[in-house]
Amino acid sequence: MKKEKIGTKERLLKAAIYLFSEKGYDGTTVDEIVDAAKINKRMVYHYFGSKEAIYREVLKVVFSRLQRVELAIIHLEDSIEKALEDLVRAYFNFLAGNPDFVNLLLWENLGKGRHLQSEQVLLSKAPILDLLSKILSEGARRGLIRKGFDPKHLFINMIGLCLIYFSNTHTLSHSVGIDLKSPAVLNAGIQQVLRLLKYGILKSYSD
Amino acid sequence: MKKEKIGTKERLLKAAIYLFSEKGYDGTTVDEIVDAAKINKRMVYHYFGSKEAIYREVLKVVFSRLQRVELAIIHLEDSIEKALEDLVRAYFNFLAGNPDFVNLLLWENLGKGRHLQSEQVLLSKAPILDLLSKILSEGARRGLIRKGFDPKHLFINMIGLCLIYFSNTHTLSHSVGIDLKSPAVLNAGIQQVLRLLKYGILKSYSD
Amino acid sequence: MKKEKIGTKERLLKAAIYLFSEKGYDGTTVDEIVDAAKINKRMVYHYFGSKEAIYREVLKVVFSRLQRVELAIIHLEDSIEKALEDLVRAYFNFLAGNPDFVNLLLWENLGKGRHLQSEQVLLSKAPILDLLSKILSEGARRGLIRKGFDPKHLFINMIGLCLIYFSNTHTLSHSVGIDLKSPAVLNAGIQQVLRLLKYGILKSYSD
Amino acid sequence: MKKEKIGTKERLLKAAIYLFSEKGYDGTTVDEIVDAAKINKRMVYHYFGSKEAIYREVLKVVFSRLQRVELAIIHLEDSIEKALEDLVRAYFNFLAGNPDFVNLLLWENLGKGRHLQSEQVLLSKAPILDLLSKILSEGARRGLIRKGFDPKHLFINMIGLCLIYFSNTHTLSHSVGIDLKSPAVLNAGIQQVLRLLKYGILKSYSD
DNA sequence: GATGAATGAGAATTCATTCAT
DNA sequence: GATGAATGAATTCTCATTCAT
Repeated sequence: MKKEKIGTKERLLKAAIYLFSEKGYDGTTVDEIVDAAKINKRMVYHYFGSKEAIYREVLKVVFSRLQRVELAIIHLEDSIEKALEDLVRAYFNFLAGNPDFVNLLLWENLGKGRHLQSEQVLLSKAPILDLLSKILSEGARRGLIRKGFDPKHLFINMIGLCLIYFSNTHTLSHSVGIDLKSPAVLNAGIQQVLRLLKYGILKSYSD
Repeated sequence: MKKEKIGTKERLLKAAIYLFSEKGYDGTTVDEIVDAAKINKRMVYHYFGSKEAIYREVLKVVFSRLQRVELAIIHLEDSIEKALEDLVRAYFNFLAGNPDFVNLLLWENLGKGRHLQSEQVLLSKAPILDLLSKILSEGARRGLIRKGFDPKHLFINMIGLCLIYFSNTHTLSHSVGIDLKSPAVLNAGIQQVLRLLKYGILKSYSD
Repeated sequence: MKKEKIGTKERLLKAAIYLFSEKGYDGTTVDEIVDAAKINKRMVYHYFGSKEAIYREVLKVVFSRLQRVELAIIHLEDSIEKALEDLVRAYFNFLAGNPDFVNLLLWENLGKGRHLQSEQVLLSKAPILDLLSKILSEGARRGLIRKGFDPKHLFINMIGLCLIYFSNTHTLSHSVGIDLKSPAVLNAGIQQVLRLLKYGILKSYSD
Repeated sequence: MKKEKIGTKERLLKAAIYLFSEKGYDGTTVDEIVDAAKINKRMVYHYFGSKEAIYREVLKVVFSRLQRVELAIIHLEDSIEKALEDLVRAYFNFLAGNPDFVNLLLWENLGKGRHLQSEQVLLSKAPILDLLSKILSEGARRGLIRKGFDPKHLFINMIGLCLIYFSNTHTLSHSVGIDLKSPAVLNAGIQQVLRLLKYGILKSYSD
């Protein structure tokens, strides 16, 4: 009895996630959303209140996915090398599997986070940052890692190395002449990113 | 005498560059552009023909700036290390000095390059790619650089490492807790990116 | 209960019929239509989709009226003379009673039928043409009608003789000095057209 | 020296005649006219003062052509039959050779002659009307023509019979299935119109 | 005479939102 | 909960006309 009503809201949300991630907030109309969800327009206002509100809900849902991934990686207590590798692979996998996330992240950055609410700053206090700090200090202490690497910047470096494969796909594929979305290219990308990171920060590494 | 008339078109273009880069194509109205340029709306159509056309002109102008930078770097025949360093610094400088470019690049990628015309794919055939190829093969031949690094991916790696400091400023600043736009942070970023790259690909490097 | 909602679309259509027939497609604005129908402008797009679409609907509705008239005449199996007379009277009556039709027909001819859709070529395969063919061949066989009259041209002749009283009212009234719209003039017109046609094609006729 | 300047005005007028006759007053823009004439827009206002004024000039020029034709026919003092024949042929020829006239006449009738000025009512007092009056009264007196035909309506009948071949070309060609603009069809049309008229009003006629 | 730039009013169309049922 | 009709403000674009040179 309540099943269908739940379904209605979720159909709306699903359609909204897709459309907002593809076309952004300004580029998406409420009509497109309700058409895609095959639901009466009024329902958007019934369930969410406004276009802005459904968009914020979209952000909340999609951004929260990252947390789950980050939390999933954290419990690793393996070797530094393995930790780095798992982390990079986790990012690549997550980004490859969540194009919605990538796009919404970019839209939000371009929009200067106008729609992000404090509750949604799920990106803040990234747990990964702590992990990296530990890896770096521990590794340095044990003489495994070069000194002088800052965990915050390393965090940024890693995100940059991974995200670029998904964020600028269109122009980069053109520039470089290969399809950044193909699994083969992505795999090669992972390999090279890992080599770069390992050789870059690990004191004695050779593959 | 004719100065002011020339100015009209350019005032429009300047306003359009700013607004389109800040708010994107859908988020910018023709009225905002003409208001900013203090010019009659009709003139947009007189000079450019349509909102789409002035946007394409904006892309052409802004994207062509990159070319000038890339060409400026190319003539380096210094050591590999110096070349890498110059390259990274050039990217950081360019991106820091051209936020319009960064934003428009991101908007276009999100929009799947719908507005990019073939003539504007100035991003294609990036000259830097050739430079990197030479550096890698030459360096490998002389035993200075590790084997197995692919120039295309290295190109992508470098762009990822640099661009991330400017493309996701908003969310990353939040996550990491430092202002990615501050000169100090950018400088530290450059240093770390350089260390990562040098240790990562150069066989015997130590700073 | 639902009456008024149905009425909205029809009020729009009615206003559109009047205005388009009076001022043509280019001469009529959507604002005029909605003002006349006392309805929000958005509704034109809700119900019809575009100005062009409501215009096509207008053509469909108005042109379909002719069909009903033509079908109504067809079942005559009277004398040739009576048939001709009924036909001419039917045309005069229809044209006099449907100035919308006359005008829209003229607008469309001037516009080279740009807006007419194939489905709307209700004017095609005029059933009257068949009737005339039968009258002429039958009449010729029975020696009642002069030979050599072509049904297609006779169709055109009759339309010309009737339509002129309604299509060029303005300039002709001026030229001739009588009001072509007055019932008296129209009646005299019918009489003379009938005499012309009967004496013209019937072998032995005298009134 | 003055040659070119005259040429400028006339190029404008020529372009205006074509465009106004094809697309009507509302459907034609000043820009289209100056583009077609390859002349600066300002010149329309220099030479004519307004769009309305150049349109009135167009009407004056095109409508005056009819007068010349009508005057040319008038001096015939041949047989009634010959006079009728010449008249019909003259109309067909004129209409066939002056599509501008036909269209503008129709546009004006639809527009209720809003743009026609008294000076331009060249159509008034049609000289042909006098000719027909004479033919009818003279013919009736000499027992050659049936009584009861009104010259004003005969004038209208003749115009209707001729004009229909040019005024509703588009829809009629469709309905009847023949191209009303082809010379062969027009010739057959003339023949049948003549037979209809001659048999219709002449007491003893046989071809 | 001739030109290109400039303008304000108005055109069609779209949008997020609300009302009546 | 659900629906389709309704709305007013805004958006892109066009038009006839005028100004400065």
